[in-house]
Amino acid sequence: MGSTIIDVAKKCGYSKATVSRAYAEPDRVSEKAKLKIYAAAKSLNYTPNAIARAMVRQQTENIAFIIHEKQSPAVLNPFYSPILEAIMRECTRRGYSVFVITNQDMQLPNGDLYIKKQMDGVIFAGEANPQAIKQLQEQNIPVVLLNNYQDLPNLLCVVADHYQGAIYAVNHLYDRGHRKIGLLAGRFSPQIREARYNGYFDALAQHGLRVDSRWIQNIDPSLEAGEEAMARLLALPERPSAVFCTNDTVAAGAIKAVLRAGRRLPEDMAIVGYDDNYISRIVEPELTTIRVDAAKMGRIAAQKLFDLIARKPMDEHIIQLPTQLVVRGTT
Amino acid sequence: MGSTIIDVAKKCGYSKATVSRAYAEPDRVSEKAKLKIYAAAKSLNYTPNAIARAMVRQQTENIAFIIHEKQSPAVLNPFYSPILEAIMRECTRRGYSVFVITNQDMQLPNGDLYIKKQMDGVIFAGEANPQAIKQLQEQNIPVVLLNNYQDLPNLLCVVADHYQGAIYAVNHLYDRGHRKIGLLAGRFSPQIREARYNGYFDALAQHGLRVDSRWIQNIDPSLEAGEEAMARLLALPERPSAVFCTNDTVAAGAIKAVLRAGRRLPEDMAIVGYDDNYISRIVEPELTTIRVDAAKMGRIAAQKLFDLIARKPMDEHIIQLPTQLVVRGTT
DNA sequence: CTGAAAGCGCTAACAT
DNA sequence: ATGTTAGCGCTTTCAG
Repeated sequence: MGSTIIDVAKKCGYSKATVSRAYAEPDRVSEKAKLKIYAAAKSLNYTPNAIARAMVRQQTENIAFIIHEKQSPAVLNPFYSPILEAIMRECTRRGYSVFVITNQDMQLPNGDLYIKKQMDGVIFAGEANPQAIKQLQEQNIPVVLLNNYQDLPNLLCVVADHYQGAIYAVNHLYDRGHRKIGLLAGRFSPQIREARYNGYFDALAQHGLRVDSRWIQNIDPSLEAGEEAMARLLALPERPSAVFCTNDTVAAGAIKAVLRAGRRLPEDMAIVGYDDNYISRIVEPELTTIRVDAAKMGRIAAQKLFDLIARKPMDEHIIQLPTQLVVRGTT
Repeated sequence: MGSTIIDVAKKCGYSKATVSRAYAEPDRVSEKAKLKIYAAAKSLNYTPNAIARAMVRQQTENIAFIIHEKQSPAVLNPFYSPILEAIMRECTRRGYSVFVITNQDMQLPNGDLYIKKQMDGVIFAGEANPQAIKQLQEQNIPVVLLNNYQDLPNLLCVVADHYQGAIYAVNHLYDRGHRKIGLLAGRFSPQIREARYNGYFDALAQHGLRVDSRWIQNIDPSLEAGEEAMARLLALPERPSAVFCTNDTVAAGAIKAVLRAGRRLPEDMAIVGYDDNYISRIVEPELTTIRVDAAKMGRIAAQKLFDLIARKPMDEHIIQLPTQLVVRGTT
């Protein structure tokens, strides 16, 4: 197959060690040697073998981005795309590569979890099996949990302030004069759902608004579910004048239902989404939504993971990013 | 750090070899031995080291999905998401994992391309540097090109019939009575752009329709560019009654422009998109578009790559998938 | 069914 | 600046 470091060494007259250094620590090798080595390598079509290197260095320069199956069918949905992108950028900068894995891609015939590939660190996106986290950590593989929180020792969580985000949403609707505010709540992980729920309830309470359970729908966080749910709301004898959707996809579905019912946005129905991913710009009118700085979440998760990989002490267990109201056309 | 196969062997009284077999070829080990081995492994928190395994087997069980930078900012844009997903599914099934890499993540200090990580095969998505392909192939690493075509020896390309797709689009518009048909052409790779261009021109010619260069806009394949281009078209003294957009994102932008101009879809302006990714369902009215079976493209690319990895002979150099018209609300 | 031993290709002391 | 050497953890003949 490919040639090895020995072939190159023979060809150029230097030793294995020097050839190795020419790639790993170019500064420690004379210009003359490097020239000869690179030339020999080129003629032999040699390329350092990352596996062998990882073997001896006990370090792969790979990390894994593990995303939960439930996010399917869009493994990389609009929310996680920019996150992955930011993570990849951080990794590339450090010479790392990233595995994208589905949480179930880690099984062993005997039923155990299997850390199938060797990686220096792991980022779990959204849902994460505590078992898996524990196993990883027992192997001394640092773990960062992104957009989710679990109170586990040695686990760093990077989240957004979804409670506050929900409050912003409701407050904004209130400021616009709405007093009947519904909720289209996607079935996310408990923490996220709860935070947004609580924000919604607390904000209503704060304004002395009543909670009408018929205006609250727990649905799949999908376009179709959002559309159906809004259709149901529209059919109610007494319907809300505004709805807070717990993600942009659901909001897009809701918009469709409103438009299809021949009603106007925001006059007949105001809508606030959540995430501010690119769906919010696709819809017309554009979506008022709560921005979560996904790129920043990804970047921080990656940076913190690298700190952990470098065995820096963990100074905090949870990093919470602020959210922000973005007003556009649906309110 | 983690314990090794030797630790397990010592603990359970069997040899390294048997422990190894208990994981790699369970059938060749007695039940009794397996029980003891797994128990010992569990107590020692042992997990096979994939790197060491890859080293001796000369096989990593990894493939790389390489996507061109230009696709940024959305590394995983709506078109490639389902493709990656399908690829991951095929890989998981075979115990493979996938690296997601950006085409520039493969450099060496000396400027050469560097096959940074060891992988058994590579799928290039969209644009691909022929240099890189050649280097990979010289290392005996099979390559599949997805959604692009290059006439290189030993290169398998999986593409969709974009020429025909463009023809479907124009024909459909013609059937709907349109005689003034514009084109919003995204700047994709030459092959793809050309195919869709040619389809558009040939279809027009076939119907004896005239080509008005002012109705043809070459733009970035982005939402904003689509919107601006449509706005320009709308401002023309003599404007087209329908427009073919070479992807759904551009079409979504075009829709926004039409709606914002207070015009109706499809009465005042008909629009056909391209790809049929999930954007086409988000917009309202939903987008008439040309479906490319992205999941199938991904699946086939992966399957063929595995054939190549298994050193099966390559029976064809190009696999072309059909496209299909999907009629929805914008025409 | 199990064991002994020889590497896979590279890096990292330790020398020179 | 360069060379020597001892493994990294595992699989795989080859024996038994």
